[in-house]
Amino acid sequence: MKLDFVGEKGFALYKLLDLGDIIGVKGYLFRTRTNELSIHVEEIHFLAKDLLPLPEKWHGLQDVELRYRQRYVDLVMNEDVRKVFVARSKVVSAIRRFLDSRGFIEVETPMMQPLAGGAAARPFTTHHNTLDIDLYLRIAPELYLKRLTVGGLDRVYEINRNFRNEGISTQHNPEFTMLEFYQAYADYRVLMDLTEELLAQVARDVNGTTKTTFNGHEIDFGDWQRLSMREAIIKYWPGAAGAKPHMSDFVDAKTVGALVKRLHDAKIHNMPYDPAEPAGKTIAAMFEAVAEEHLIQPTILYDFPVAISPLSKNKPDEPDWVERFELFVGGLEIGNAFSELNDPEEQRRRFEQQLNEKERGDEEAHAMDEDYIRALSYGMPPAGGEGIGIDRLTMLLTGSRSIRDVILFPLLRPLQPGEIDAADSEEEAAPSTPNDK
RNA sequence: GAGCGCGUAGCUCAGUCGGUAGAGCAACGCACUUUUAAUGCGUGGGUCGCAGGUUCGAUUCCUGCCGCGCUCACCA
Repeated sequence: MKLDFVGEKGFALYKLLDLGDIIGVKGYLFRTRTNELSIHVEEIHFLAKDLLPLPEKWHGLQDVELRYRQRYVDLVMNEDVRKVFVARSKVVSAIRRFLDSRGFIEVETPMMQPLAGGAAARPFTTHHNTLDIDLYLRIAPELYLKRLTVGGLDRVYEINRNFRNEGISTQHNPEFTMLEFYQAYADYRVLMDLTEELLAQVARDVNGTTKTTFNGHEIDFGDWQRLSMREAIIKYWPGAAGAKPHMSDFVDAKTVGALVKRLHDAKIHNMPYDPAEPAGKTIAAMFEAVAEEHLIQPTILYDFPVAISPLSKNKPDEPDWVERFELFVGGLEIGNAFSELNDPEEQRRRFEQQLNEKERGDEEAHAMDEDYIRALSYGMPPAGGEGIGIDRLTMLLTGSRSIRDVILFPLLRPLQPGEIDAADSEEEAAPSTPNDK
């Protein structure tokens, strides 16, 4: 920047610039004595003014609340944050590339649904005025995507938002992004192989390697273990609770109850237990209490109890169990898949069981969906379906410990805008009602 | 929803065993025409999250509230 080249006016402008202003320059590139790439400016144009002071350059913006509330400032100041969101974009494009190359087509199904189905979660409710009906923001696209396989769209996927009216944590945001895909004439074994390939490829596309570091652990998306839920309970059974269970301990409520008693007696896990609930529910809770935290390296956890899987196909040789698996990486649950139940009669019985659970007080039990049963009655091909949480996958691939670090605008409680201003003006405008309620 | 922690200048942070606050950077002004976070000199900037209580006096102690974080609960 030299007076001789930009003229009086340009130099005067230059002197008025502040940190954060946006300018355009014309000139040529050169290297300074210290070999720093620079621009020899011959013309300078003023493009935009930064009126609010930016945080200091050296420390950047570190206040987490401000980083989430004013993400634009976070992005300006912190290059690492920009890299995370670039990586997130690569995650999504890599998934699309992978699925597109295998003949899947991307579709869009309703976000507002008259019944919130396809998962077990409390929905958000909204209202359409003209039709005068309540609608739910979807908790999953599942039942609509499977209707498409009835219609002959054999390989479909959707990457979009789900909404669940539940708690917020480092692993939960009320709106989050899910990949769901369905492949006709495949079962959960096929999906296990496909999943391993998909996630290894995504990791390579994003980071150039299948390895990533998360929460102090090196994780290799190219190296998976497969464990059944019962095997996992056995493998991680705590020594304080006595000898490891056998497969025969999982057959009915009586033997499962005995296992729970051993855990409770050992006082090392406070797992919830309701003797009236189906044994399958208890077994799933036992898995969570005993084994889930140990699943750091990529794990396919397969074969789930039918009691917690209303949409999955039974195992042919074990009717109380279904062909279903979940993905655990870094201690996070990042995916859920199963051979889809395509028998309308069995599906009706499953919904009826869910209604019983609802009667027992389970708010998240699945609702009866008559149109879905009708769709199955037209013949749904056997299919495998899977959902993968994009936010959590991105957390793993970017080493982000909080889901808020991979969502551009995570949900925070809004500040009352102008709270102070309003208080001031109220005092001036209406000072006479101190005890008014 | 529960427990714990945090909230001081635009940012990053000190500090006050209770006597209304400081630094660095940023901003502004002047000088310098150059450095790769940080040139020099000077100046301005804070109802110490909000509201009560105790006290002669509260940013500091106590209570409540608000916001955020962590853990737990909840979360197929």
